[in-house]
Amino acid sequence: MERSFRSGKETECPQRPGLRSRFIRPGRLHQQPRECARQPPGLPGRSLPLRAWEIRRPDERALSIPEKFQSQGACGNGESDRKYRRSHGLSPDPAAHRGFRYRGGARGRCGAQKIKPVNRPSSPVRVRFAPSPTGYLHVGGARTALFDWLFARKRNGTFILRIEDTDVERSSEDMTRGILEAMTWLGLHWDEGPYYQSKRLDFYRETAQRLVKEGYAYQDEGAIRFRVPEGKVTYKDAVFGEITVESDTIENFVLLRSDSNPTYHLSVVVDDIDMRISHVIRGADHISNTPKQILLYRALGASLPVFAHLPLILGPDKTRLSKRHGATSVMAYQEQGIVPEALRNFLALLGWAPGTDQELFNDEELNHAFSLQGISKANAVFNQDKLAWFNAQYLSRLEHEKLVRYLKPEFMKAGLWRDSLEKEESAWFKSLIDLLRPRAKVLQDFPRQSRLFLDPNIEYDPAAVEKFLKDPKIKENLQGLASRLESLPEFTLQSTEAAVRGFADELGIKAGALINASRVALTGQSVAPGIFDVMTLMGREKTVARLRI
RNA sequence: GUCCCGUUCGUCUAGCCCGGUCUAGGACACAGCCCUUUCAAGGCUGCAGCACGGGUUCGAAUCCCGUACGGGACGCCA
Repeated sequence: MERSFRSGKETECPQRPGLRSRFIRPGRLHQQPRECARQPPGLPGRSLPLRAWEIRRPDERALSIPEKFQSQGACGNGESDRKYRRSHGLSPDPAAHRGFRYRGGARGRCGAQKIKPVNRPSSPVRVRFAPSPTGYLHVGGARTALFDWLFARKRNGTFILRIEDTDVERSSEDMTRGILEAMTWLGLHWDEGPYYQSKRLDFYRETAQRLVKEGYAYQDEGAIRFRVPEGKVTYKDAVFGEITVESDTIENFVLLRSDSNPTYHLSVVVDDIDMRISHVIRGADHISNTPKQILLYRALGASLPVFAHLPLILGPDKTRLSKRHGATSVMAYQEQGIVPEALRNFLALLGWAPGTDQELFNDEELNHAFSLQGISKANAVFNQDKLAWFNAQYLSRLEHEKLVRYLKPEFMKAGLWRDSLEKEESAWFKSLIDLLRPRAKVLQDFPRQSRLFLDPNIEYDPAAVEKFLKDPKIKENLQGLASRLESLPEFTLQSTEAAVRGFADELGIKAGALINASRVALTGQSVAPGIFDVMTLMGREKTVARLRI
């Protein structure tokens, strides 16, 4: 096919008999019957089982995980997600059920015409995030988890969390806890799991033995290796298009270590089959692992899931994001005062774009806009500045109740919290927060800038005092202003402004001079929110007192 | 080294599959202006990019080939 194109010979389109043209390129042949391009290779029956073998034990029902393999804690909260969907009236995306659509393949080449249209309802969407608890959840992992989660939501599927802790040496429970905590903080709720591979060890061992018995693997000094067959492995990545690897570049890899623990390749494939994973969405660092795993799927007689690899997140120096680049842990961002909504929005746009100019997405909008087609192939650099911008955007538009929930611990840390702030003083507190919103970059900015309202003592910035309060005459004027404000019938934004401007007029000085001096007297700083906002929020009594310094 | 993949403003990206509508659009950052009592926020304007070389074509950011550069994988890590 490709040959004939290159040589410019006439070709007949197999999909449209009679249509002959040298301009038909392989990639275009299947254009008309769209279904064939959308048909994933992984549907039941599409694979080439070398030997049929059900991995499941006879007494197990589909999808069920033996109780002893399940986690103790009831960490999954599928119920809340179901509720979420119901309450948001989310119906299955109509497109979701027409089957999966591939992006254009590797330039000009496309093997999809070999796939015949199959009229079969698509299998349920089940995706998993499978971190290894050898470290905290970093932003790269979080982005992967987010895309998995988004895809599951979008297609009304199930999001599964699986802990890949087969490396006993390097895995730790603390790390697992940290990962769960980070995902919860980010709002990435899983419907199933967490499943622990360390509790399914026998399962993998059994499978490895099976493969040996059937000739797909062999013993090698206590370990079990997979026997890589000759030929080549080709698969269609939902993001990268067709990827082909010659088998002789793949060595006979280990399935079971000599300590009888499974390696990643074995456990991941066994579990993905067992858990009926329909779409494997993971980092692009797994692209070269995929052919090995496909070989395993074949040996186990299982059909393939759709593979979708995500471009990597790089540091500013364009190398893979690591500790060298500073904060990479999700929880480090929480500590920095980043709200989860902002991180999520930012992460969603790293390696994915909606195709429109929209940048700010609420949950529902993101859900609606997300699709595998918008994922780019090129690695992305993590841009702190843009994250900061997203955070500022969210700080200025988050619902008040939610913001207060994030803020309370910060006010406590700063020693500025008092319960009346969410009781008697709640209305006042809300105006304070609203005043600070457009100025806040991180959560900590709120207590920081609230101090002058909440703490009876204020600190004066010497430079500001020097600049605006040095003149004895200005102090005198502030005294006069204090008396003026004291006798105001009401103390509002309008009345204070009128009083200040009127007084400045009478004194024959610029209002600005009076305002600048007042700012320092009231706040101790030369930088603060609008002075009339400050006065009204501070209240008449305190304002008058501070003006009479 | 071998294999796989990628390459549009400094950064995130739209456009690429289906070549003309692209004097390449948006956002962050940066600069200037406006608003203004300071600082923000907001509004407006500006700066800046199709890696390179061939080819195909009347026409290429878009299709093809090559080069360079970058990334990933080559573990009894995941």
